[in-house]
Amino acid sequence: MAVRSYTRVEGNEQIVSAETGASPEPEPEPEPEPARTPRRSRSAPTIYDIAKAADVSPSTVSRALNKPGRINFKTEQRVQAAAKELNYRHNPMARALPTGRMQTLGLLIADITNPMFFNVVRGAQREAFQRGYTLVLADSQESDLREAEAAERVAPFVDGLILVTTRLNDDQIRKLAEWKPLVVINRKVDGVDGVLPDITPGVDEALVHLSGLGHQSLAFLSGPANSWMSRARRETLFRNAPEHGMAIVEIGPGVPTLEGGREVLTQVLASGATAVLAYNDLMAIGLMRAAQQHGLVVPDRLSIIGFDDIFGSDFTSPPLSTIRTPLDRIGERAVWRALELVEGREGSPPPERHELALATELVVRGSTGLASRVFI
Amino acid sequence: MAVRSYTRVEGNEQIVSAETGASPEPEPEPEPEPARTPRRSRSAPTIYDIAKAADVSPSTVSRALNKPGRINFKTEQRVQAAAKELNYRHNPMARALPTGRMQTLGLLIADITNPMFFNVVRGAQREAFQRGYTLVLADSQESDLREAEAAERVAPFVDGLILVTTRLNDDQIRKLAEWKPLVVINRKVDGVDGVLPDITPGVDEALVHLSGLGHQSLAFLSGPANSWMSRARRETLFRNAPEHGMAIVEIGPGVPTLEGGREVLTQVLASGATAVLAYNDLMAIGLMRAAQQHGLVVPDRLSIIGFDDIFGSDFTSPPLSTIRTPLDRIGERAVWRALELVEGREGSPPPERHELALATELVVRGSTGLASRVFI
DNA sequence: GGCAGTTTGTCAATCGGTTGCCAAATGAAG
DNA sequence: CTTCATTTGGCAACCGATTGACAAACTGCC
Repeated sequence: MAVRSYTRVEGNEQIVSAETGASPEPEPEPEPEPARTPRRSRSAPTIYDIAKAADVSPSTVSRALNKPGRINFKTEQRVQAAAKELNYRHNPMARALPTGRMQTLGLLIADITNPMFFNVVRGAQREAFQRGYTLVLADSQESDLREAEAAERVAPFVDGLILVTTRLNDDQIRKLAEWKPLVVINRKVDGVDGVLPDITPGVDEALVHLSGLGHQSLAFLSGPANSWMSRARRETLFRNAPEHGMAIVEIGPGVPTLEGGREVLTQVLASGATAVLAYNDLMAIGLMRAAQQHGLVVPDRLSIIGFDDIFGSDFTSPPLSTIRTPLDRIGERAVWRALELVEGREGSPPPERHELALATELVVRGSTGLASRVFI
Repeated sequence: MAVRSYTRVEGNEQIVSAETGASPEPEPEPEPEPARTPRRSRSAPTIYDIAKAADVSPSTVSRALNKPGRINFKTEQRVQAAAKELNYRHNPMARALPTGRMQTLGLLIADITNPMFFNVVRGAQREAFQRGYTLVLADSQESDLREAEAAERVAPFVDGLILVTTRLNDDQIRKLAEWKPLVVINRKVDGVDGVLPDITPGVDEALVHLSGLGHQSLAFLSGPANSWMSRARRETLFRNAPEHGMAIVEIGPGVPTLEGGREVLTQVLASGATAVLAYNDLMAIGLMRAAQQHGLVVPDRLSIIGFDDIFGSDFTSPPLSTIRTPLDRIGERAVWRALELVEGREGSPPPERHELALATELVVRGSTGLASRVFI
């Protein structure tokens, strides 16, 4: 086999490719190598380095590395050995330029410090990593403006986007979706893929549980007015409560924080309800603590149920009963779907889909008990 | 001004540049534009598109956009107008190829679901975004192997790395550090930049607080044996306890989780200590709950202090007294330092530095009280 | 008006891979 | 020993930006 030598066009050098059948040509063996600084010594090896080492052309290296079977098995082996030898890893930017694919996914979150998101992130991260993708994270600090900016900033880096409990409006979301493959979590937007929990089972279990304890009137603490999830939870509750013989009132909308729960204590008491279902765990905990500060015993005087089963919801005293949302599985499925979209982009567009298979379930702890008859 | 037309080399076309002073050349005005598919219609505009729109060359566009002052003001304006018009945003991959800089920072975390990290991430994210950088997040799920893999995967994407409570050993860390600018959080490694809290103030306040309540013997629940932070906390405590007239014993090493705290209850009781300082809040909470399950009243029988002031540490009953670590400021400073390294890479290497200015403080809540004399 | 000095903007090479197209090499069949 | 089909691997044109070198245009001054 004729020896070819490939050299990067660097300085005065040129790509030299010895004519295969031509006269052997003396080839100035020693090649004085004019004491030029050994550039790229620290820099990562490229396919050109491998090409030189394995005595093939750069394109062959490229194919050996990611088109298994395209080239001769022996050559492939040789190239891969050289790559390993040089400790080669491919340069994502260089690869992304011609292909347009970065092997990354962007995750936009309303508020990193809200524990609701931890498990979503964890699930997403696990699935993404396993599929060879890397997550890029951005939180929008509860602001739609900042979320829009974050989306702008992150989108060019990533092959797809996942919006967790986004503050954007439907139109903004659709606009993003036609730019990049996009999946929304905890929200339903026409024309856009979504992953959301099926809240019915959990809500039904909660209703059964409460009516079994003798409760007949329930208050729902709603979350932010513009929260799709809050509306969904309220509607399911209102639809299903009657068949369990449960009267129900809505209190809110309120801020979905500890403070938001604390604030509505008076209204809850005034409503005469013996049980409360809060939009999320934070509100439930806030309400519970406010009640206790007023000397009311939970659950004797008031039963409280939260939503999500966030970290810390079992730290309280009594520990909080709550409807658990399978957040990590939601994150996982969202990544799954996003990659389906990303990898199927050039083929026929996969149909829009909304996952609803992720059932919620009631976790009974200490904040629910027999309905009090003392009062009203 | 002579009209120039720049066209991407696409299909049969070539870059055409009309000789400025040459004969006007009829220039086939209508340019039939052979019904070719309007390629790159959906694709993002490039500087070539802007160049065409503003009637300049691509390189002029590049300079107009990020070398203010390099070219004529009027031209600069025209180019920027065109860029805005076309809704241009630069392609990070294309830019990264020649410059090697991605405007991203990688954050490696031992466990996303550990609330200790939330605030670090939040602080880091805020600072990075403000400086025009994007965060890439990876968690290593508590495994040094996975962390090494995550580092490998993330490093090519980013300009710098931040390791939060890493599980890697010093040599691995140093190896990473000579590859990319690197900052470690909550650990001191020779030759590598670090950001860590100054634990002395918080520990001293805790000692003052406890001895003020009459405590004379304290137990320290240590964390993982290989945790630098656990050692640091223990040493500070052991060094400073005597001057407050406090006897001190170490219990552990233990797992830094709720379960880890629960497990050592027997040992704590056996030690005869009236107060406990735990490696972190999770252990403190675990211990407190175990104690309560055994019918022991906190703080009457046992005073407990945690470390970090994580989310949820005030949910417990009684709420946990704890030494607060300024986690968000730590994240912020880490990014700050990482960018200092990144942006100063080509200049003189900035000296290694360890930030220690971030003081901890004691947060007194309900889990500490007068020392019990009932026992021992 | 002529000439040196400064602006301004263009050319072309480059970053590190990917891939369509083609030619050489190989193998099989006649 | 041809001839034809099939591998195999190289060439070169991209992807979208950046930047050193340089030429044209413009300035000011005598």
